[in-house]
Amino acid sequence: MGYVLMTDLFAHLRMRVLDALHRILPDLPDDIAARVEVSPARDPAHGDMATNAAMVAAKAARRKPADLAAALAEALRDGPEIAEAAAAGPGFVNLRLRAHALHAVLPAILQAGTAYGDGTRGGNLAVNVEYVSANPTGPLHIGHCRGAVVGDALANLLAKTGYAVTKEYYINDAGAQVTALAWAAYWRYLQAIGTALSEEEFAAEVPGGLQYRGEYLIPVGAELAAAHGPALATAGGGIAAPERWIDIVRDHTIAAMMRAVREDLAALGVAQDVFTSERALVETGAADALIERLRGDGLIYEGVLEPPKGKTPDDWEPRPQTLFRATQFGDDVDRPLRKSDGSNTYFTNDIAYHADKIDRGFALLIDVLGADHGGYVSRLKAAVAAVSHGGAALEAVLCQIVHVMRAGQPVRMSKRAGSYVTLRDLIDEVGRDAVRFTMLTRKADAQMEFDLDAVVAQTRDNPVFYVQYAHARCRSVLRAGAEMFSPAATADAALAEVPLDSLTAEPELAVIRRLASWPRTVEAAALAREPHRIAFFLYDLAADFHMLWNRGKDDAALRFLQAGRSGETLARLALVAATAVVIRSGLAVMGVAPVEEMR
RNA sequence: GCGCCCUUAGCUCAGUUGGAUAGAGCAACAGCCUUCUAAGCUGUGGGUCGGUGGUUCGAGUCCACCAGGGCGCGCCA
Repeated sequence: MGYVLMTDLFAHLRMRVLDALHRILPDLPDDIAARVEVSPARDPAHGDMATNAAMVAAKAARRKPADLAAALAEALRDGPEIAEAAAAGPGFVNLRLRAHALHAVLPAILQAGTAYGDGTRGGNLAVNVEYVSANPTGPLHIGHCRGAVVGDALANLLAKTGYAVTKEYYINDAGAQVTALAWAAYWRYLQAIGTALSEEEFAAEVPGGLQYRGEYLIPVGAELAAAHGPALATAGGGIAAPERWIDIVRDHTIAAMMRAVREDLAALGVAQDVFTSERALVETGAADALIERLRGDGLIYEGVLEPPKGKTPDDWEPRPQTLFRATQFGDDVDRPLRKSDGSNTYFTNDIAYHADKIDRGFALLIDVLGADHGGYVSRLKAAVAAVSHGGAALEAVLCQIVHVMRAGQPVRMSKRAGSYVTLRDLIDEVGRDAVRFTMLTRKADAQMEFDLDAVVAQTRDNPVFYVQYAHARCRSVLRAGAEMFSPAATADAALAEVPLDSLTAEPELAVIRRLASWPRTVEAAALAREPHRIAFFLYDLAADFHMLWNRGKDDAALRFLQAGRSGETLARLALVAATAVVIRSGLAVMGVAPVEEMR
């Protein structure tokens, strides 16, 4: 067929605009040209697209925006894709495209499949996206869920934009918390072998108290009992001699918790490529080596910090500490690297971890964190700058808290009360796809209400349903089309070859324009690190499609399938098939499975 | 006290990185099923974009200050 396929219609027209602009202004500086955009027309009455080129170039050209716009419109008129170009408003040039240029979007989509929208903007840059990274001290809960979904979708999005992405999980398996976990597991072990102690009697013996009382450790205790019998409680062991059993119990428990974490993540459809252990960084000496490396660079000193102004902790006392010169890299204060017992702070090991990522060749590190870690970001950026000598960048994506609601009432999330919403509970209740989609219906740094009733509602105000319904309708039409013709004649590859001249109705063109803007949406979302934009795009596309569908309710001649008019029908099927492809493509970024039919 | 994030229609939220008359859904009202799925669609009303200044051709978007909300602030992770 005679369609010139292009992977991004907007990028293509931007080239046309720049060509025309350079003919008018041969000396246009590159930095001005870089600001030229071709974007969808806000109002269809303006045409298909608009460019700001005249306005951004006006100053450098010493010409009035409106005059330059008129000249640019003249230069663009009657181009191969452009039917009409007109100056408008303060200096926009509105473009109306020839029908074949818009139509060409469909075969491009049908040939590329879900690769349509893939970009090269990332330039194959090695990016590490770290997310979830929960302590292995219990099952994942809903607080981890948002980070898991946002991180996973962001990684998919960056990969689609041409970055070489590694998905990573940092296991916080060092420090006091996993020791407390080991004590808690030891209690379950004592129960499994039949202890005479009560829980409170045991808790009184635990340094720092018995912290993790959830039932999820009961199986771990049973496993330890099966593997070791009473040996961990006798033979010189027991509560008074934790050094005899603590390593065994801790290792076993962490392994069990991480197994559970991976299962929970798998249930959510998340599977990181790399899991890095904090303990391993400590035990292999990587963390100590890192400190020496920074000391060699003169970035570590022994000093005393000022107490925070206005809010001095009760137990504050000046104390010499091992400090990292974070202030040299833009942080507010230098940061301690050693606790008073001589062990590393969390930050120290985290520097070593980020140094490890840099050493593995990543130029861009993205950490998806809870918003309560917001105050931690500046020191981490300082550390990355110091360790990489400015060669690597760290970005943080902060996820705000999720309030779980049921029937308009908040669901409490307290570990102690036992009404703790685990990730698994959430998935079991509303389904993995609804969880993932819904988590992406808000900007990550905005608080979100997750209404358990709303996300399973089958109405327009539930985007999960609304988008899935649009896809199901596409598939329904295509199944009916395959009956009318044949599966081969209605396959995407065959539909990519059909003439499309009959697609002239405004609602049809609206869908095509939306499909044409998919690549730029992907790129913009990736550059902004905002995967939620994909969800909003799909919602808009679904709305365009439902509108088109309903036209057939008013006028039977406007339905997709027209007996006896195979040319028109095939053209419409191409539009439907392309819509389905882009919905699938967007859902794939979000990690959501498309449905073939609604039940 | 300091730092970061947030404030857009009655409610929940978008706003294409500074573009034209600020948009959706819900709620309210009025319409559309002999049908490729009405689980949908169409229309109407609803706004000093928290406030005040500033930057420029142009500000919801950038800057300064103020008000309100959230998070954080040495040896937790």
